[in-house]
Amino acid sequence: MPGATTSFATLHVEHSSTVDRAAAELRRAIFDGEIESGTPLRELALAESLGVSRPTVREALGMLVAEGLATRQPNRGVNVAAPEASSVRDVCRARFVLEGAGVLRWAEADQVDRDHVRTCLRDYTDSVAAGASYQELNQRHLAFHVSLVGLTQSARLVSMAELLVVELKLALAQVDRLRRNAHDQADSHTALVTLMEDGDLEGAHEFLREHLAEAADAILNALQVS
Amino acid sequence: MPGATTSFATLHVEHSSTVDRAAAELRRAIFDGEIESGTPLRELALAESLGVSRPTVREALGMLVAEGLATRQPNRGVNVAAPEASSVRDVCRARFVLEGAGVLRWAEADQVDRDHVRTCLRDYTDSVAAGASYQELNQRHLAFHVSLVGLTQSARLVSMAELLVVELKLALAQVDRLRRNAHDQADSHTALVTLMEDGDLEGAHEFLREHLAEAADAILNALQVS
DNA sequence: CACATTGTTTTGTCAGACAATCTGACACGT
DNA sequence: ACGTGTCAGATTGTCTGACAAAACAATGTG
Repeated sequence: MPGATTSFATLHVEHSSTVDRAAAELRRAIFDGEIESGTPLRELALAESLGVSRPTVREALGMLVAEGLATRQPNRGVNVAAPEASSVRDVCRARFVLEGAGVLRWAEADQVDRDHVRTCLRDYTDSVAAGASYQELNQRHLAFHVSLVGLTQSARLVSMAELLVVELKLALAQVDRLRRNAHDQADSHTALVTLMEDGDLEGAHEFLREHLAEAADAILNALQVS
Repeated sequence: MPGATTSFATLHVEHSSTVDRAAAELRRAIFDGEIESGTPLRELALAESLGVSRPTVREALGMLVAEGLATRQPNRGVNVAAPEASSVRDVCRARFVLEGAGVLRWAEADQVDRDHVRTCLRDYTDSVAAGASYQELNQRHLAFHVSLVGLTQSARLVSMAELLVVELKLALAQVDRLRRNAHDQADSHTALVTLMEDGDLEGAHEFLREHLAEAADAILNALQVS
């Protein structure tokens, strides 16, 4: 019922606490490469830099650790997580399970979720065509992959996929030379969706397996070089 | 090289901080039903009861929220999470994806992981036969399901499965009348492993789907009654 | 009865302090 | 030379106390 004064479901303000903003600032600095992986995050130093108190920094660091962006060693402090080869492989294996489950459920999925996949693909290819920034390309690229998980219609699987993607973004922040692969991947993604649209879900599933394996290898190679 | 003085890889002491102990105590109280779901967890009251300071309680509450055992509303505090019908269904859908992926990979899985599944099954059936306590049965039952995810050889998928299981334990803590189903489920689990041992992975996969659907329905019915 | 105002409770954040622990360097005894 | 004990410095873990901001309950006023 448009025009009714009762439903403002689309409106909401960000209830940003100081902790949230501090955590967001740290995330940004990490993804933008301002902080190298492995550097220690001292509470006192961060409190001074961010202009907040130490407990606030502490809580923000706890959030980063929970997200896997940093690691905490008891009594030794928090360091920016260093992407290892084993964890990259593990993330890609996990992604294949989650995204693969979505691909296989394409037919039974909700119309809204299928449309979301198409929208994400279009956003991504548009960004590629427009020659968008490195960050925006990564953002859209990974958003597409998460939208595949949305086909399972399980909110928890989607949030798990987002956690995995955060870890990947950390690894990608180290190897921005991967940007050149962006266009190839756009074609690859389009092919994946085409397979699903044609009803060849098994084929799409296998295609996804190879796509993720290639992505993992590309990241690993780039990591080794650096 | 046994006897060598260089490798003590198997040894390590628990590094328990006050926050961890406080969080563990809260978890125990929730799972034991000492705190009903929905009750508010006031920081000051908990600090007095636990004999620790408010920041410590605050951090412990943050951990519970991150695990999904409690929910935080900004400026309104933390409440013990209330299991809803939709989240139970969502958890079971997600579990099917994770555990199903493990089942389908039975053949390619590591020998160690397959043995772990067998061990967990035996532990569970033994506990059932011994008429163990309600808590222990739940523990072993869910440990078996997590061991299925271990077949994927992805540490991240396993920790995700453990997160899901925590949520289920919360729901089960509300409906201990489900205990009567324990024995049926022991048979059912044995049948599942037998299917996998015989190489009928597709059959095991389908069997798991029905098993999880039944479990979800059982929990939902019990929740509705209470 | 609708509405604005006030008071109370609880959280969010801060400041300062102390104990426990890790790190690294140095002296000591064998 | 090797291992061990000890110490200072740095950093985290935890506590105490306090205040501002927000939400809730109750009150007063038209």
